[in-house]
Amino acid sequence: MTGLRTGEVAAAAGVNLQTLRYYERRGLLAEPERTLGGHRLYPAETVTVLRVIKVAQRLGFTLTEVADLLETGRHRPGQRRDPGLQARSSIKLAEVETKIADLQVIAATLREALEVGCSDLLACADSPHCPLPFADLAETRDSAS
Amino acid sequence: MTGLRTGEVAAAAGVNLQTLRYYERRGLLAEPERTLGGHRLYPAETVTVLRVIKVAQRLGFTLTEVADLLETGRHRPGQRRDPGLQARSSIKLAEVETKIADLQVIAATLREALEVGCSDLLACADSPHCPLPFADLAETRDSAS
DNA sequence: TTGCATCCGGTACCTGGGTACAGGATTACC
DNA sequence: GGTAATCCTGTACCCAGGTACCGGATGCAA
Repeated sequence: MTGLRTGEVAAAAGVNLQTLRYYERRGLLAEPERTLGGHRLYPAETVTVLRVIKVAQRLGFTLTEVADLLETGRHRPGQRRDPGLQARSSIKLAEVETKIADLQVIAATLREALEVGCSDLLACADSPHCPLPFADLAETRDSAS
Repeated sequence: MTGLRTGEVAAAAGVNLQTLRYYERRGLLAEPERTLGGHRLYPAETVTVLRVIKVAQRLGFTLTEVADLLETGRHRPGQRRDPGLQARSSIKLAEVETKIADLQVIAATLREALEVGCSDLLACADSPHCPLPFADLAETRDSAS
């Protein structure tokens, strides 16, 4: 009556129930009340919180960042403009844009390799016609996740 | 004399030497000859192979896929057109393109959130002005790595 | 009150791509 | 032939984001 059980929350949010406990450990979900016997009883908002987490993940935030964001939101509720979410979002946006640019280079390279008809990596490595950037390896920033 | 030592290969390819052994375990590098004492002696091409691996990784192939690709190349050397690399490359290209599209949606969403000035995830979840796609969660394909 | 569904905590395992460390053995150079 | 540098194997650990399994305890309904 006083709340939702783990299974209900998990089903409502489309999440495994182990994940609930995992998020609790990670500090993304507050520790809920318990029945006398120790079973968790979640308030209905928990489902919303889970949705929020999933959205934030889709936007590229890690769970640690999401935990931070939620924590900040909880401590300074709303009005005083807190640069937390905005600042992090614009950093995230820059990261995403970088990743897009990297992937576009990769896509272009793959397209070229297909056009030229590369069919053997090792053979290509010795061929001057091969578009694969074997030379560019001296300095590789990591990318292309 | 008859080959390169692990340290030399690692340095030449810009790779940790544990990585060489790791790649050997994963089947990306053939087992090299050994000295009488058991030290590995690599042929010079190994450095090329390592470069190839790194390029392929940059293009989005997993190590398992790279191992496959190298294996295929070794077994059917060149001329008979083997669809292996081409087929996999076009699959990869499609994947990369999907990922770019996803990231573009994400970037657009972040931009919108910044414009509107979302500053609190939990508050936004209840606001109708919020551009964050809390509703779209029923069916989320995984994406956004 | 019995029986089954659900939940509990703890721990181990998974994927992917490595890296680190321990304790010996070997090589290279002088 | 001594000594330092390198190399050997095996094992454990790292990151993130979970998932799976276990044995035991609770919750709820008939």
